[in-house]
Amino acid sequence: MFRTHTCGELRKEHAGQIVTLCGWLDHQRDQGGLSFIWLRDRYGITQVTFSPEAGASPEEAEALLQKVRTCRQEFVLQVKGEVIQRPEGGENKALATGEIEVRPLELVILNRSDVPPVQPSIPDLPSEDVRLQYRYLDLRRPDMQKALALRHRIVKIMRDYTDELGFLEVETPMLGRSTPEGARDYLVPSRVHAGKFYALPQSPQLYKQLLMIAGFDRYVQVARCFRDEDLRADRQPEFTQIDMEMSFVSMEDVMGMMDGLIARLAKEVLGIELQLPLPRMSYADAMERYGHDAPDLRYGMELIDLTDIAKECEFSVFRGTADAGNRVRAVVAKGAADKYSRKAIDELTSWAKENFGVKGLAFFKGAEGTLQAPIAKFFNEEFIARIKERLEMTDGDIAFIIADTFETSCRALNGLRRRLAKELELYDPKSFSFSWIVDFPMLEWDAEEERWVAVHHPFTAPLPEDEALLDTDPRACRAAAYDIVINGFEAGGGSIRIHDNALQKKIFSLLNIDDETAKDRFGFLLDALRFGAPPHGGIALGLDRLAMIFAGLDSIRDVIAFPKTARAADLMSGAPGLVDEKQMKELSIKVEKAEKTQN
RNA sequence: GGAGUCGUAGCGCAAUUGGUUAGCGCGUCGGCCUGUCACGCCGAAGGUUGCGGGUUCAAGUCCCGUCGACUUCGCCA
Repeated sequence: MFRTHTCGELRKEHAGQIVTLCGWLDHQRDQGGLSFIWLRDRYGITQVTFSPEAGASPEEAEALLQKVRTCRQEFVLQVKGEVIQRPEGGENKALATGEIEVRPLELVILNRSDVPPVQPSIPDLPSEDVRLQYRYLDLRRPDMQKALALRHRIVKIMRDYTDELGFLEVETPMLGRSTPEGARDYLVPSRVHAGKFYALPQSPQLYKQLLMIAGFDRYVQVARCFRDEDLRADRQPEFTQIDMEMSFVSMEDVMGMMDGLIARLAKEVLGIELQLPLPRMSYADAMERYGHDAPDLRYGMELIDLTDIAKECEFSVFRGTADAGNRVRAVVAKGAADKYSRKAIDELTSWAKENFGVKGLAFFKGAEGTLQAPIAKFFNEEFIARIKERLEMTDGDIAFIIADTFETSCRALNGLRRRLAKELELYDPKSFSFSWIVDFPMLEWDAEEERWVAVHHPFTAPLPEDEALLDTDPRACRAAAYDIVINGFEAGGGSIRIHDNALQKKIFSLLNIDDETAKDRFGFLLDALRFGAPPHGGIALGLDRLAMIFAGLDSIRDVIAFPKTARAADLMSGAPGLVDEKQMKELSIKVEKAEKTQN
């Protein structure tokens, strides 16, 4: 037997027992006549004390001491010894096992280690690329072990919950067919079919609908998904969704099921009791009040519309914007006027210009009972008073105003709102806010391609009461779709699907996907819809994002064991890599131009 | 595709406006230490400042290119 206990479980009740522990040497504190080591595994740390009392005799004690002195950081050790209570005053409260230590009888060096490039025993974080290059060492850090354990718990709770509700876990293929709607696909060349490609799934969307048609009624999968788009702190090229689909359900049923899961996760992982049902907000409201379809509701600072006032005022920038049918809106930071010097505002302005493409950033500071700003001279007293009242400003407040198209002002004000809230610490970073966003538009006009595109995906059903609008005013038609938003992140989303063949064809035609293309790409779905498709709908939760948010981390990489860089590379394995000429030949593939690489 | 920040010893960082031999902490190696808690003390080794070019009497520092990491806009049905 390699071990009797883990390095995290011994307490003073174990005193007197002979135990065997295995783990990594975290670090050693050599005192000369005695030496302490910390033995670490994923359960914790236990101190082993090499003193003249160790072993069965003074000679053995000396031999053990000499041996442990040859050990270095990250050696893999096996220690057999007696659990003893630490001497009075020698406890370490920071350690769960801090009341005891182990007096060794035997020490086995199970394996040696080179000097590690990063030290798991040091809390200072190595740089991102070093962490990724030596990921197995980075993963030894307790923080990473905690994060992956938390991720496991989320999945476990989800599996228990869905199992209780009668869901079946079904696996769907990784090798599928490319469906160019949406994100770019990762492609896999076929050897047997020269010149043809599989695509890795962006989501199991079509398969789960087919499972409903097949009668499986309630499906769940921990599904790996792939999207070949540029990455962010909360986006990886491969990521995991908790993917679900249900038959004979309305929106309410799906959202209610998910409410229950979220509540259980919040309770068991975060220790938070949630009020159900979770609050809901319409997409239109979210855009109007927060400028974003996944607003962070941990703080207020809602957007305030000034367009009607702008229309009447003499300031040409505001007035011109309003007259052109665009919007003048503001965010107000209460009591923050003195935190934004002229220089800070200039910096904020160029940041907004660079990031969101706004032409400018206007501001007012509340002072001496009025509003002060370089642009104040363009407004008479009456307008200043009206603006001040609308913005509910008092002395010491500062308002930032964006005059632009609705879309641009949404982007910029959302960005501004998030940045200000963070800078001004308007919320507790350990707090959580959960909400649903509903009533999404079904379609949006893609000006570049001059066609309608699905906001969600082309299999999303319209709200029943809006279906007629597809013929008269497609823009106004709302979808039976819903997103779950946590702390300003879209943590998941879903919809009721179209189960009627004729309606599905109609949507394809609205999306300017002709019969032939539809048949070629989605023919199997259209076929299946002719054979008794039940009403159905579902949802997918982004597991990585959920774990990141619950763990209070800023990057999705910190909850993924082996993540990729922003350029979708694996610094540890070197993926993606070149392949043999022979492999390429078998696949009938020729490369025109390969990327130059440093190594 | 665009923008920004960064790249200095194994790791984390410093180096004034361009100016002597590029420093500090951790780690490593050697020595000392019987109750440490990321122990402490003494000593030593360790650098082509990511790579290439340019400006200059002089470049870690300025300029151009390039590679890489991060953040972000576009993109992500």
